[in-house]
Amino acid sequence: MPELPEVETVRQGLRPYVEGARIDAVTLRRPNLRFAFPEGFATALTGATIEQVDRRAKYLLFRLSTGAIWLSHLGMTGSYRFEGFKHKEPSRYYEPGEDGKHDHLIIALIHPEHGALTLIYNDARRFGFVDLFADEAASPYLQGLGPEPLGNAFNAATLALAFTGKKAPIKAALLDQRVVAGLGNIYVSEALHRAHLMPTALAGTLVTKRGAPKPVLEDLVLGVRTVLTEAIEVGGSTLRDFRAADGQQGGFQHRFSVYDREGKPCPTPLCTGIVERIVQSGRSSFFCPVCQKAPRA
DNA sequence: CCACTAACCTGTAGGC
DNA sequence: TGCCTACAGGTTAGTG
Repeated sequence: MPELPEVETVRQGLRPYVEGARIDAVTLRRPNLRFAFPEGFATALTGATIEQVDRRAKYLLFRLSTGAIWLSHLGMTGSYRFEGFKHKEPSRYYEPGEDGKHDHLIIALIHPEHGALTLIYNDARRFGFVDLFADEAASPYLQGLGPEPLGNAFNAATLALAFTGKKAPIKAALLDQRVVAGLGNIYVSEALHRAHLMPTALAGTLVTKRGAPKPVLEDLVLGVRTVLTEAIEVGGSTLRDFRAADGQQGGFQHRFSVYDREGKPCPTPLCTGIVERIVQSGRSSFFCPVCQKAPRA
């Protein structure tokens, strides 16, 4: 489900209720998500106060008063929600019923202003996972990640460096979290459309023989930044089940130019193209064959 | 090191 | 209605 804009939307929804809250109890309702819960995970969280919720790429980072960092990745279908706002007594925290079979992690919180409430992690496919670290440098998941696409380190020069000599299609290169961290299948298709670049163009063809960025790389950087920024502004994209922690659906799905729009007209002004769908490395790519081009090598 | 595929797991949409 | 297939927002392990 979640690419960078969705994870950022989740973070913003969590912050008011989670930051400053003390973790009163933790229940793991199964031994694993994608991976086993780390040894002592529940014990380490219990009693700690969540001081801050940050995001790096598609990871949520809960900074605890103990100094430890609780890391959470939502996979394809992971989501957080709150229950039990009305309950004052910790003993009356939410317990999943029949329809809560994918509620895997239950976290009872006491917030100084909001009182007792329950944070629930739900994940039907269980591609998500959590981990616990002493500090960011100690997390293998955060090693080797490329720059944040909305940060200064993501620019035509750093992209050129990553693309030089690369034979992979630009679609695959942008999905590679070592190149840029946070893009997924939706926003790569959308950014390439904005930059008028074919997803099949080879990454190496966007760089000159001398290793300098071709002008189209500037368009690509701008396309990535603007599509992510606009998506965050409207709360991400809700395809089937994505919700922010407060239950709100995203709105960016109404603004897709090409993603999931096979057979529909290209929205580029004056363009007469019809959106096509192809499969690259096992995943759908959507593009306009008229206004998106592949540069010559 | 690079590039590609299969695998992980469940739910849903569409065709018949 | 039911059955079957294809596909879904991500990452990792394995192969060549």
